[in-house]
Amino acid sequence: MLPHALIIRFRQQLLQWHASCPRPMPWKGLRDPYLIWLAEVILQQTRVTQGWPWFERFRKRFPTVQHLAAATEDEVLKLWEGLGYYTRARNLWRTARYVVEQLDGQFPRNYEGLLKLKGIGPYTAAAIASFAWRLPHAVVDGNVLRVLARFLADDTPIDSGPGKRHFTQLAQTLLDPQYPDSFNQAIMDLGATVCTPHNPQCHKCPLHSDCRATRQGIAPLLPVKRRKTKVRTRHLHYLIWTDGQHTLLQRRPSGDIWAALYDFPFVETSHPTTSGQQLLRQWLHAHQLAEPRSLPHPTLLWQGRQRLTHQLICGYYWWVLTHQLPPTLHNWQYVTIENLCKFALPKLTGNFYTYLLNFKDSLPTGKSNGIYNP
DNA sequence: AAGCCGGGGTA
DNA sequence: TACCCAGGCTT
Repeated sequence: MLPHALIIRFRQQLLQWHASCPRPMPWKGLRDPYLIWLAEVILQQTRVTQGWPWFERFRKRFPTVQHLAAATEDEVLKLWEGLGYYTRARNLWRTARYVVEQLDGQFPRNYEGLLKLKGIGPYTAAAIASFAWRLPHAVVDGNVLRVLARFLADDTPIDSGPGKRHFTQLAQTLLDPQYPDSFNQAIMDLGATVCTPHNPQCHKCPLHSDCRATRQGIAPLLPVKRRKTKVRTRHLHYLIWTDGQHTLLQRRPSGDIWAALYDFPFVETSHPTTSGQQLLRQWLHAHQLAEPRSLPHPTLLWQGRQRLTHQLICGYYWWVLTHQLPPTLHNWQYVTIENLCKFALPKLTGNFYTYLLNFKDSLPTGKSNGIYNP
C-alpha cells in the first residue's frame, strides 16, 4: 500500500503543476459526452497532433450524435480516411446509432454503462465518466502507465493482464476524487510533455522529489514491456481492370487489414513477382473465372511500400487494359476513375491514386492488350 | 493471454 | 531501425 502522505503529495503537486502548465487542445474542458467520446476514440493509439485535424473535421460535419447517427457508414469511413485503425470509425458509427435509437440520444451516466458500448474500453469509459460528469474513474493510457511505473520504479510488465490490473488499481488509488477530471488531464499531460518515453525532463517534473525511478536513475528504462511485435512482409499485386474509363473496385472483407475500406482486387504472393500474366492467371483461378482466349498484358504502373506496426506492405499496381471487363462478383463494383476519390481508400492505394491523377495523360491506352473473352 | 489492427513522429 | 502513440476487439 502507498503511504497516505505520499498519495496526498502526488495529487497536490500534480494538480498544482497542471494549473500553471496548460496544454491547449480543442477537446480540453469540454463537458459534452458526445464530443468527449468523439475525441477519445480519435485519440486511441493516435498522437494528439495527428488526431487534432480529424477531431475538428468530425465536429464540424457531425456536431451532435444525431448528426453522426444519420450518416452512412461509408461517409464516416471516408471522413476517417488516413487515420488508421478503421474499426474505430465503424464502431463510432454503430454506437452513435445505438445511442440515438435505443438510448434516446443520451450516453450512459456511469462507467459500467459506457463500457458496454462498442469501441469503448476501460480507458475511454473512464475518460468520459471523469471529463463529462466528474465521476472518480482514473484513466490508464500509455502516459499514465509510464508515469506510474517510473514514480514507483515498478518493473511489472505493462502489457500483461496482471500488470494492467496492478497499474489500474494504483491509478485509482492516486486519483483525487475531488478533481477526477483535472487529475486525469494532468497525469496525461505530464506523461506527454515531461515524463516522455525518451529523454524525460525530470528536472521539470513536479513529482521529482518522490519519484523512485529518478532516485535510482532508471527512469528511461521504464516502463517494462514484454511483447515484441513481429513484422510480416506482404506482397499485394493489385489488378486495375479498366477499359480506360471504369475500374473494378472491391470492398475489403473483414479478417484482414483495412477491413471495409475500398481498393482494387489483388493477388497476394510470398515473393515479388515480375510476370503480370502469371498474376492474372492466379487471380482468375482464385476467383474461379475462366481464362480468356487472349490474356491482357498487365503493365506495372506504380509500386509503393507502407510500413505498419505489424506488417510491411509492398503494393504493386498493375494496369490491366481490356475491352471486356470481368463480371462483378461479391463486394465488387465498377466505378469511374474520377469517382475513386469518393471511396475510403487505404493510404497506400491513395498514394497510387495521386500518381494516377498526375499521370493519367500518359497511361497505356493501346487497345491491343487483349480482350477478356472467356 | 496473445495476436491483430494504421499511420506517423522521434531517437 | 526500433519504439511509441489519450486502446479495443477477437480468438
